[in-house]
Amino acid sequence: MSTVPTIHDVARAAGVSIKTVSNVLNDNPKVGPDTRARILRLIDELGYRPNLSARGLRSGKTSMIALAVPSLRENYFAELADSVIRAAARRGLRVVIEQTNGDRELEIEALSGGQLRFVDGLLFSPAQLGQKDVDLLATRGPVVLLGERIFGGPTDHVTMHNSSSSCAAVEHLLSIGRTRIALIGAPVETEDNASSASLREQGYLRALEAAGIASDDRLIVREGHWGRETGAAAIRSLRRDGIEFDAVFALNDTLALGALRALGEAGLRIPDDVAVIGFDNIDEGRFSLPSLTTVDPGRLEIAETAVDLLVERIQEKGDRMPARTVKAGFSIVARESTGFHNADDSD
Amino acid sequence: MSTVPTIHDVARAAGVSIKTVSNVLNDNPKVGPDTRARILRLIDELGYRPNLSARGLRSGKTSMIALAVPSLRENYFAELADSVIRAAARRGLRVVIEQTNGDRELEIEALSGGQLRFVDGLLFSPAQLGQKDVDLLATRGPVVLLGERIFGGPTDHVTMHNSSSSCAAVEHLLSIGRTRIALIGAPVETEDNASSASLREQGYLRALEAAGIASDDRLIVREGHWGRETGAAAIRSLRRDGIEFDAVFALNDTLALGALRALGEAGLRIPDDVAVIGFDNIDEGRFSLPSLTTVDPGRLEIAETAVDLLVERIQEKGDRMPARTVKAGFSIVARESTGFHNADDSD
DNA sequence: CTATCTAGGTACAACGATGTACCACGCACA
DNA sequence: TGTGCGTGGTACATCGTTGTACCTAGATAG
Repeated sequence: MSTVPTIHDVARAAGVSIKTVSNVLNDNPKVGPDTRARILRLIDELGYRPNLSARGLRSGKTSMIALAVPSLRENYFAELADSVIRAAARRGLRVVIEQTNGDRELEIEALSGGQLRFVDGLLFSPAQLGQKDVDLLATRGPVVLLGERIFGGPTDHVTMHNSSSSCAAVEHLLSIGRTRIALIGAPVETEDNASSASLREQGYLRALEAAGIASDDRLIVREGHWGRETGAAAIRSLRRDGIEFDAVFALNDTLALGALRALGEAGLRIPDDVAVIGFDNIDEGRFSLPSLTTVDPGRLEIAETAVDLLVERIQEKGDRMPARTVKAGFSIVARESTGFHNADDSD
Repeated sequence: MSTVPTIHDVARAAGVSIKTVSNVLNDNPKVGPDTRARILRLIDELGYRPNLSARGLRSGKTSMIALAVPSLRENYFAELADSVIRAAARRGLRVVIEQTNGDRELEIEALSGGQLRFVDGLLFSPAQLGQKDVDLLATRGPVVLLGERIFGGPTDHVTMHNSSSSCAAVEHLLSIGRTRIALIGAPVETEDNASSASLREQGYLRALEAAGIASDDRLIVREGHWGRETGAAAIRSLRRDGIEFDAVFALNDTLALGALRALGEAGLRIPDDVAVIGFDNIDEGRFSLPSLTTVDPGRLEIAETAVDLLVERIQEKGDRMPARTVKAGFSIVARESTGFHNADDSD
């Protein structure tokens, strides 16, 4: 349990100044090859590692970024966090996770609070803040916004093709002959019309219209929380009301999995009686019974892009380039819940 | 985008020395009430926040801990991370997540590498390191070990009642009249006999023995990876070999969910034909079809305890107390897969 | 009236790294 | 032989805090 070696210890051992050691650490060319080799060897022998607090203090950079998401218990966010951590690790960054728990105050705190004081940047995925809170994004540090709740803000923004991928999802159902397509998880009246829910609903309506099918409000179940319970409840409510349907488009996979459960309980066969498609492509859908057809919104690409944009902002000198918006590519992953089997499902 | 205020700015505005401001920040009593109030007001007005790098450099503490787990894509670890982040937040700590991806080198790196240089402590849940790597735990910084792969190490250790809770799981199956109980996810021959898998198998065997039922090796499926695929494959293999069974004890929930899927595919009714119990109590099991009976190993308690122990170690002065081991309490959560309904399932 | 104490401060060093400025040396060249 | 320049370094200030030591004015005690 001896004391931790500092750059001074290395310098003393090597008989050079601390600055020379620092130059070695930072690949500064002003060091002769033999001096460099000797110092590297000593660093290794002594087990020296630079103190990141000191480095952070001096350089103003901590090599850490924060990721603020509602909760890791939501699979989508756990998987997003996984992707972000990997993407960050490849760039030498570590990730602090901040859970906002769907709490507006915590989201505001994540933006304005301590976080940005000790990380180099923030990836922020709001669940409560909406379009009218756009000004809160004008923070002191670099922020990249994720998701669909706020558009046109002052920060870079990585989002997905909510509307067109939803349209494609519905087209997928139409292509297998379904016409009475229930929509579950649709936005409630009060919601922003640029929310994920609204955009996805617009895609749904567009696909129906393009196919010449009149939309039926009774098929649209509007509910707030995108959880499994909601998905199950939506199916039960449709059946209780005697609404006929031969397919379900759930606005996320968790809803879809809840729907699968309720459909199964009701003795309906999937996809024979009801086909189901979800949205997000979470791992769980690969192994549900039946496996879940879904929209892959490009989570990997979202994570990579978001970290890239953030890194650019962190490195940015004086002249700020304008805010950018990137939409990840999407695809439909066809599985059993719409009658497909053994889709090649490598990640 | 003006420059970030420092303690000097606050001091200047208040007409006091920086130390006085520092004293206010640290609740040092040597400040008069009116001076304190004035400084607090100015801190608020200027939007001053202490620079954590500087504080970390000076105090040697960063108020951050690391959590090293295999992957957030495994639900158990995502939920554990959620609990740890909450527990840490309550104690004013932030959590950096390190994914080791089941990679031995990354696990070693997490222990010996940079992490412990810039966090105050590490919660470490190994998936590759085993009993013979116990010496690697003797790191420079505070570490709390999670899980069952290593015992008797130099660090505090939070674990679960693997063996007795498994025994209870099997007793649960026995209590509903099952006697041909398949065990899936059992350890392979080469494994440590203190791994989770081995301990849980021991519980299984003990319960059978206590009930006077001879164990049958053919009912024990030994497989390495605890994934859904493995669970499904185990069921298929049992059926292919014509082994009769009326219950399944899966050594984790993910295996159990895979098993549910394969049982469903095979047209077997759950729990009528086969009852299933898992282990971990992940969220997903509440909403599977049927919902999954499982062992709750006390994840919340594990997270709270682990953070508590770590905090104690971080605060510890010279005299180190000996390593402690804490086992969390467990319970059986009975759900549909063993014939129970609507268990009270609040978290 | 002087000595002592306490509350409420102040000044300065230190934490461990990096940036700036500068220096010594050897070599090439006019 | 003096000048210029590149190479490989050094010394010192600095980042924003907190700890240590010290100071001062007023109250209190003798």
